[in-house]
Amino acid sequence: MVAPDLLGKLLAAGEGAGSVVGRIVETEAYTVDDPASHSFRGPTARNRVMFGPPGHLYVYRSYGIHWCANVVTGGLDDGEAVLLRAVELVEGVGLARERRSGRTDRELANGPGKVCQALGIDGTHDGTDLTQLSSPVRILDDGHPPPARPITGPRIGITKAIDVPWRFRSP
DNA sequence: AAAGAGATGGTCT
DNA sequence: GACCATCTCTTTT
Repeated sequence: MVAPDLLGKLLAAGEGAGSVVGRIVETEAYTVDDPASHSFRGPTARNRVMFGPPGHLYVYRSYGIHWCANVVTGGLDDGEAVLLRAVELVEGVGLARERRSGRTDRELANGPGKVCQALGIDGTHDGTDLTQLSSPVRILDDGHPPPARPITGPRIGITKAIDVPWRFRSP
């Protein structure tokens, strides 16, 4: 599983009437070789999930205010994850509008902190197994293929290794 | 349209 | 004590 493969997949959170689902349209890859990655200096209490099994959710607090969510993509001890930067909502838009009141629809989940706000993802979801249908947060594959030719570009919001085009977006 | 600054708190040195 | 994988609001072109 590499970063572009997540494009087109569905990210789902919540149960029943409280569920919000979005199609992943922008991701960003992080590895242990990357000075900008939380895993660069090895496992810590915060990033331990990154070194766990793949298919789990790594959630961290950004700037003391926002939550950001990653999918662990490497094998055990690899420390690889993909930041979920943006989704297009396909279900539960009403609830997302309530959580992000005052925003236009396109501003509901077009950023990593906004994705978590719109879907209701927070620190309690750190370590969630995304492959279990019964999990509070999960990744679903509805057959929608990833883009054949994703748009790539430099990563955002970091100051290190910005020359590597490890950011991917659906056209 | 673009640029700047403040909020706010955990994590690591 | 410094540094942020951000967002929003305000100010300036």
